[in-house]
Amino acid sequence: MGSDSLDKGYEPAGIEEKWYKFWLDNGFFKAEDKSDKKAFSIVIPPPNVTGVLHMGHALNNVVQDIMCRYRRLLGYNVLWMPGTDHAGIATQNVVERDLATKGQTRDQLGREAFIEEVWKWREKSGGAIINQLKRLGASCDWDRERFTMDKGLSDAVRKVFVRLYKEGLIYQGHYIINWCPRCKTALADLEVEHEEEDAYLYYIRYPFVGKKQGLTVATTRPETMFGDTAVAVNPNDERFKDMEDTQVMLPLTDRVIPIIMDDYVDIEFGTGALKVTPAHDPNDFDLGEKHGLAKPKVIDEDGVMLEWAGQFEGLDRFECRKKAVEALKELKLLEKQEPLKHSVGKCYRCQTVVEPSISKQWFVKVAPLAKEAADAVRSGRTKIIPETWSKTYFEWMDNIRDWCISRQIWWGHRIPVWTCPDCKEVIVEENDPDTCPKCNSGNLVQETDVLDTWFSSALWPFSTMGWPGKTDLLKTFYPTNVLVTGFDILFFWVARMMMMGTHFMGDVPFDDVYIHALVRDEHGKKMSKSKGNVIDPLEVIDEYGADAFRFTLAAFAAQGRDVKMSASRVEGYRFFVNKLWNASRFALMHIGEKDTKIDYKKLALPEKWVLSRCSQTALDVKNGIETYKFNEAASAVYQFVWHEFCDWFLETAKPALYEKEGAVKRDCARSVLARVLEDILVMLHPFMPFVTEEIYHILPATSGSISAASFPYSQEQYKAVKNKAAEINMAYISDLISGIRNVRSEMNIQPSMKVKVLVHTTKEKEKLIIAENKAIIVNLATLESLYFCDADSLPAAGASSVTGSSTCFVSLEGVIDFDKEIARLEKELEKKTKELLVVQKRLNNDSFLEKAPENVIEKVKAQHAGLEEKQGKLKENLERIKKMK
RNA sequence: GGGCGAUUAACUCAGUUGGGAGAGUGCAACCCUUACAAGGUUGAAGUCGCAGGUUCAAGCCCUGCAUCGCCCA
Repeated sequence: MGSDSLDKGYEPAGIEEKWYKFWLDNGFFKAEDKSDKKAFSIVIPPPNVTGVLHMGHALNNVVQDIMCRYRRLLGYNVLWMPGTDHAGIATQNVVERDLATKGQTRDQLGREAFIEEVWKWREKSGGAIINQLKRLGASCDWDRERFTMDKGLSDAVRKVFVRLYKEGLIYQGHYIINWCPRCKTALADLEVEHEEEDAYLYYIRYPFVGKKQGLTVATTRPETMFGDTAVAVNPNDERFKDMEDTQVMLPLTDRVIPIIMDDYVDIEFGTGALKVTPAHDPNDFDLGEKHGLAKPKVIDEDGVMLEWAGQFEGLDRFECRKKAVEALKELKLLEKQEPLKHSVGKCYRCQTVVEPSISKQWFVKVAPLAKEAADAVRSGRTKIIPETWSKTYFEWMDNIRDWCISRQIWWGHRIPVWTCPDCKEVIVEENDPDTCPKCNSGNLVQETDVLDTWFSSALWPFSTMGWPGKTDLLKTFYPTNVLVTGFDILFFWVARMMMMGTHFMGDVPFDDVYIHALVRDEHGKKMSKSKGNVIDPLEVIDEYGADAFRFTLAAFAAQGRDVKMSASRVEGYRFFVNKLWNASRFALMHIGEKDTKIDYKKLALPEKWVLSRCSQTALDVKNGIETYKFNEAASAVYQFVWHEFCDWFLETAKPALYEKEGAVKRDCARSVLARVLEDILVMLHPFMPFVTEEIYHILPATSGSISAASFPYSQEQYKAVKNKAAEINMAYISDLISGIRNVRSEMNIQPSMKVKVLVHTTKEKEKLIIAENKAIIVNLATLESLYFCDADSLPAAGASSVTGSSTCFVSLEGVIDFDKEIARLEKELEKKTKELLVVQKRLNNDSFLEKAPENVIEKVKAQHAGLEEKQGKLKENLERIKKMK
C-alpha cells in the first residue's frame, strides 16, 4: 500500500471504533477455561453499577489493559474478568431519587416492587461505565461480565455468610454503630469520612444536687446531653478528688446523674470533666459498658430528638443544639463557648453527618480472618507494590475492629437468617427454609437487613470464577496474578478480599497488589464536582484519542506519586502518536512485501545500531511492565522512537532509501526499517492499541491482528542483535555531527548552506569509522565535502570542534568572525577545564585510589584521559585561531 | 495525637545495591530540508528544602529542623 492512502495527520475518530469492534468480533479478549498456555489473570475492581468513568477508573483500567495486552503478546492465556458491583446504598439512593420525581417513595411501593424498580433501572441505565471502559480500549473478556447481584455470586455470598456464622465469625449484637440519618442505615467505620470543621466547644455547668455550684463539662455536642447518664473525671485529677459519691443535676431535665471515675478521661482537655452519653458516642458507649450505665437513646433514625429530650422532643438534632444552648444561656448554665476545630464524621455516600447510635446489627469478627490475611503479606506470599503500603495494611489489620455488615436498606443480598416467631429458633441456611426445623412452624420471618456491598465484593476474585463450584476457570486462574487498585480502597476491598480468599480458598486471591496513584488536576488538587476541576476522560478521548490519553496515564504513573492530569499533557502525547504515524507513513513509501529478510553481514553502522537499541528498548519495556514501572516502560519506548529511530535512524537511512547508494544498501535499509518499525508497533501496542493496529494492518508484510503478534526479542534474538560496539561507534558519529552542527549554529551559518570540513585525527580507529560513515556525516551535517588532513596542513581560517581524538575544521572561507570563534572556544575550554579539575581532584586523593573499587577507578581514569585530550585540543585550536587573527 | 509520603531546571516529574545531575513541557535563536511546523537544528537554565553526621565518595544512607500533602484516631 502506498503513502497516498495515509493522511498527513493521524485522526483517531472512527479508527478506534473500527478496531475495537474487530477485536470483539474475532474474540481476541477471550480467555480459555483450560489451556496449555501459561495463565495470566486479573479481576477488574468492579466499578459501581451507578458509576460513570472518571480519571481514577481510567488510570486503573489502562494499567490493567497494558498488562493484559502485554501478556497476550507473550503468548499467555489471559483472563481479564470484568463486572460491576451493586453499590447498595448508592444505587438505592439513585432509584429513590427517580421515584421522588414521580412523587413516590419506596415505602409506598413496598420492598418487592422497589427491588423490581432497581432491576429495571439497572437494565436501562446501570453499567454505563462498561461501555465507557470500551472506549478506553479495555480488553476484558466481556462475555464473562459479572455483577455482584447475579445468581452465582449471590449463592457465593450466602455460602460464605452461613459458613462464617456457623464458625462463630458472624454474630448479631447491640452495639454502637455509625448511623446515617439520610440513608437510614448503619455504616461500617470505614464508610465514615472525617472532616475538620469549625465548631464550638461549649462549657456547661452541671449543678451539684441542691446547690448552685457544680461541675463544668465541655462538649461539642450539647444536644446529646439528654442522653447523659454520668459525668466522668480522671481519678488522678486533683480538682475532682472526693467527688466519688457526688451526684449532679442534668440541666434542662429533672434527672440526677452520678460522677464516675475513669482514667480514660483526658485531664488536659476542656475542663477535665466529661459528659457521658453511652447511646451516642463510641467512647462513651465503652465507658457505659464498663460502669454499668443506662444507655438511653435520645436521637432517632431521622436525626430527630426523642422523648428523653423533654421540651426538645421532635426537634432536629442540630436545631436542638441551638435551642438547648439558648436555654442554657438563660439559665446561666452556659459558662462560655470557644471556637474549636474538630473532625466530624460524614456518610461517604451522601455527606450527611453520621450519628453514632446504639442498634442491633450483624458483625463479622474479623480478628482471626485478619491475622491470616496479614500473615500472607508478612510471609511474602502476596506482595504489595509499592512496598510501603504494606505498612499501612499491617497497621490496619493489626488494629482491626469488628465489621458491621448489616444495612437497613432493601437493595442488596438479604441476610439469610430466619427466626421462628413461635419457638424463637434462629435459622441460618443457604436455602430458604419453609418450616422451622425445631417446631415445624411455617411462620418463619426473614431478617430484613441486607449485607454491606463490600461483603460480596470481598468474594469477587473467586465468586466471579464460579465458586463454590470447582470450575476449570478457578483451577486455571486462581489465584490471580495481580490486583490493580488505588489506595483509597486498600481497606474497604483489598484487605477484605485477602481475608475471604485465604479463609475460603485456602490461598490468597492474588500474588501481587499493585497500588497506583490518584489522578489529580494539574495543580495537584483532588478532582471534585464542587471544585469544578473534573476532567472527563471521555472528552479527553474525543479530543485527543484514546491512545494519546492512555500513553499519558502510563507515562505519569510513577510509583508512589500522584498523576497530575491536564489536557495539555495529553496533547503532548498526541504529538507522539502523530510522530509515529508520520514515521510509518515515511516507511511505507519505501518498504514492500519482500523486505522481511535482513542480511546481517551487509548492514551499515546505523542499521546495526538501531537494531541493537531496538532490542534494548524492548527489554526495557518488558522490565518496566513486569515490575509495574509503567512510566519507565513508556519513556523508554518514547525516547527510542522519537529520538533514536526518527531523529537518527530515519535520517541516516534516507540516502540509501532514495537509492543514492545502490540496490544493496537500499534493500538493507528497507529490511531494517521494516523490522524495527514492526517491533516498535508491537512494543507500543499495550500502550497504544488503536493506532498500532491501524498501522500494522497497513504494513505490507504483516498479517492478522497486532494483538496476536509476538512481543519482540526473545533472549536469543536479543543476544544476536545487541551490539555494544555499534552503539559506541554510532554515539561517536552522532557526537561528531552534533559538534559540526553546533559550530554552524553558533557561527550563524545558514542551515541550507553546505560547508567544507577537514578532519584531523590522531587515532586510526576513529579515522576508519569516519571514513566508513562519511556519507552520513556529509548528509546530516550538510557538508559540501569532508576530507582528512595532516597535522602539518591544518586549515588556516576555520572554526573547530573536537570529538574524541579528532578535530573537525569547518571552513568559513574568509567570513570567519575571529572574536566570536575565540569566545566560543574559550567558553568550551572553561567548561571542560572545570570538569577536568573535578576528576583530577578525585585521582589526586590517595584514599580514593586506595578504597574505591577497581572498576570505578578505571572509569575515572578513562574519563580523565578523555577530558585531558579534549582540553589539550581545545587549547591548540584556541592558540591557532588567536595567531590567525 | 499516631502513621505514611513529598521537597531535584521556570513548570510537571524521573533518578534501587552510594561512584561523572536527567526527561518532557516552557524559554531563546535559526530553519516550511521531498514522513511529520502536531516538525527540525542549536542553545541557556539546578549550592538536588535547611543544618549536621557516616563515607575515599551522598540527590541517594543516618539524625534533627522547616514547609506541604494524605491516611487513621
